[in-house]
Amino acid sequence: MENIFQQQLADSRRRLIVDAAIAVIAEQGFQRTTVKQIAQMAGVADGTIYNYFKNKDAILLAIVEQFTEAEVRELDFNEAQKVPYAAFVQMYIKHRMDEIEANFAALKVVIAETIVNEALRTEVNRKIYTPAFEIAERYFQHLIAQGEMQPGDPVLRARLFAALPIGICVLRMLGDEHVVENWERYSAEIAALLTTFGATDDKTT
Amino acid sequence: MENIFQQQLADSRRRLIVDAAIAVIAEQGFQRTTVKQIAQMAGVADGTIYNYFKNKDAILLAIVEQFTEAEVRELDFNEAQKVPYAAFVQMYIKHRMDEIEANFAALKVVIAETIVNEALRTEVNRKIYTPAFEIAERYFQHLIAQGEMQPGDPVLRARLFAALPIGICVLRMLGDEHVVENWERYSAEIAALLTTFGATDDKTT
Amino acid sequence: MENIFQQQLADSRRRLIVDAAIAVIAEQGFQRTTVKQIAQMAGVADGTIYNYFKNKDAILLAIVEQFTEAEVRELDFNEAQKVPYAAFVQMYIKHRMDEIEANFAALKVVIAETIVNEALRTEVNRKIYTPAFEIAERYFQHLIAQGEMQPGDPVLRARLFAALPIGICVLRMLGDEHVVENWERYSAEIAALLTTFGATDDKTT
Amino acid sequence: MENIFQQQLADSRRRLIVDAAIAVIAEQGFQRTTVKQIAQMAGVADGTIYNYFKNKDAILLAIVEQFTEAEVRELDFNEAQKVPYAAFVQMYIKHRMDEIEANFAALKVVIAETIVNEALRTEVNRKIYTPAFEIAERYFQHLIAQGEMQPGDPVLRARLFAALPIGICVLRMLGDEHVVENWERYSAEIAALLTTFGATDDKTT
DNA sequence: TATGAATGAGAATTCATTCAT
DNA sequence: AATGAATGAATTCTCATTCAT
Repeated sequence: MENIFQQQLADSRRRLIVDAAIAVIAEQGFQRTTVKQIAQMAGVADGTIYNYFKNKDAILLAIVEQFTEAEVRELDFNEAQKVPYAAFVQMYIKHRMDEIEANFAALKVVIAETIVNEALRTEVNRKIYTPAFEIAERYFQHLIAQGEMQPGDPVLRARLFAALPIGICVLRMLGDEHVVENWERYSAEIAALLTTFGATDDKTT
Repeated sequence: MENIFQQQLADSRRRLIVDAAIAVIAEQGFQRTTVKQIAQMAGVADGTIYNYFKNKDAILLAIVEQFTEAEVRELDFNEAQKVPYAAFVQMYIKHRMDEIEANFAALKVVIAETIVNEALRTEVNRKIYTPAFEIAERYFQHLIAQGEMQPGDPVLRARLFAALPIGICVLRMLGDEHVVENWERYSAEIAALLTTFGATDDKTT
Repeated sequence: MENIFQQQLADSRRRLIVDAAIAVIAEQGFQRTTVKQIAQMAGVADGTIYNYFKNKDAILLAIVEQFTEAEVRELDFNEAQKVPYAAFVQMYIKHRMDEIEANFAALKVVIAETIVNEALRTEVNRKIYTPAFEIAERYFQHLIAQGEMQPGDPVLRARLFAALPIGICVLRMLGDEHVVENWERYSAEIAALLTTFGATDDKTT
Repeated sequence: MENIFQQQLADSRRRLIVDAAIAVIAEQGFQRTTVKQIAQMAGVADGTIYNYFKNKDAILLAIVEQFTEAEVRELDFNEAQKVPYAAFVQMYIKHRMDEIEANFAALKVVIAETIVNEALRTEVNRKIYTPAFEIAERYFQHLIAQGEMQPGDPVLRARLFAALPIGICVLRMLGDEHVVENWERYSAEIAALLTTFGATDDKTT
């Protein structure tokens, strides 16, 4: 009984530290952030961090982990196959852009670090990147087979599809004020563009 | 006479260090890279670095500076106004994607650091980002006025236009092998997509 | 309760480091002394120094600070006004010379550095030098008004008064063995000289 | 013939560097002063310094050397024995205070460094300090023998005699504005005080 | 478990000195 | 002889990690 309670307490404490870490690291990057800063933001002592994480790198991995869970929860292209392409894209993009906004700090941390951290890149590729694209590729293959999408390389198309929201995301990370202030509009425009993207022009008929 | 020679020597040495820095930093990020590593890669002593740069941060600024020059050289939308939209986009994207590939390491450094370095972000925004988008916005405005592009917000459209190549770039930075291995195809696909992007359907008529 | 204990521990540790610093710096000067040397003398690790002082300069300031406290404790010319001039000078000089001997290393550090360190000079002037002389000037003024001292500029006289013990001090700092070995005698001689210094010759009456 | 000319050129260059060094070092101390700063002040290249001095320490020694020459030139107590004590002291102190003012920067350098530099202290003691005091002691002994000075330890008396001008000097080095601005008055007061100092009261007779 | 002082390895930077020109 | 770029040893300072309380 007490074990469970203790476990929950520990989990919430761990979560507290990870969230604090995301907040600080998003501002200044992982390397520039000290364990002391994370501890202060989390309201615990420096040493306490090490009761929950083996070392500083483990915090970064935990951020990715936490991010991955949220990410994976979203990846339900199976559901997609029951809905028409256009409708699904609309819904999906809206959903993802909302998610991105909600977890923007974490995404910032993950992207910035993944670019320059070989070990993390491997990890992220294995856990998020590759599986996500595999699902997308299969979905596009399905669409092409169904004649809902023009013939073409689904691998390449999945990347081009992802590139647009990712690009806008990065512009936001780079500090583009127009993107920050008009996130909803960008979300809608991206959805619109990706709806027509590769779609067969059955609509005109 | 000798002064000029000396100046050239110093310039080339400086360039040597910056290029060495780009190579190392692209691999592991700015903070993780030590001045010693840069010096070794450049084949000079640690102290020599400080004959050319005030401190480590100044090396990062020099990388941005060098990158900016290449960048700005490319931004000639004035030329563009003499050519039809489709042709210009084809040509321009091809050119830019080639440039990106050629300076990929530098771009990696600049993007990764800009995301997490407030000071650098301000610098990059002032020197590259804002001017580049202003030119693009004016060009799109011109296109819309000419009826070559569908009416719409040129500010937003410029960002969406840029997002696609940036997104592909970032996918490459994240280690996507398909993007790495098929850069040419992506370049072509992006050009094709952006050609239709926002274009008025005069062609059908 | 524990806080107080911790505070005392921290204070004594800080004091330990300052005393170690005085010992080493008095031997070789501030600039020539490395933080590593101070740490070794204090029996702590290099990094520990920085838990108590922001940087190396802060150690120097702390030395001055500690010295100032001792200094200021001594400056009680108010007491003086109740005692005849001769008696007070005798007592005061004796006292000061003892103090100087006890804190000779610290005095050495403060004087040597103050001469060549503009920032420290300002600090020392503000905290020790000016207030000390103001008190002395007022005391001399009082003596002159009382007819216990010959008329004259109290500002100038205060400096001449101070110059003698300071001069002997400096001779000792310069390594004069006779001064080192006969400190007590010098103390007595100075007291004798300063007793007659400026005194009205009421004694002959 | 040419050798002599070259020698003179070299000497004047050397002198130039020493004077430049005095100027910079007096401001910030020996350790804080870089060879580059001295070179700049002297208007020569860094490397040139090493054509005239073995290393940085040699510059300090040269400063002391140059100072010693001036010092020794002044020390002619032999002359003194022909003049009455009072007249000699008047003249001598006036002369020395003028000299001190003229070479104040050099004196500052020598004193500040001698306090904290063991090696230099030995050197200065051997070359300036000890010989100077020996002469003074002998002179005082002579005065006592002649009945011009009260009986007493000439060694101790020589130090007390020197302490007053040295003390005022140090006050000036510590930044005392009153001493700086009233140097002449201090010079006169010191002369007056030292005239009576230890003098036998034959005058009253 | 939580704490935070202590640690010391490692990083940035300085600068006396050398040496090719 | 003069120059000043190159060097790398030495120094200051930071910070991840440990551990006694």
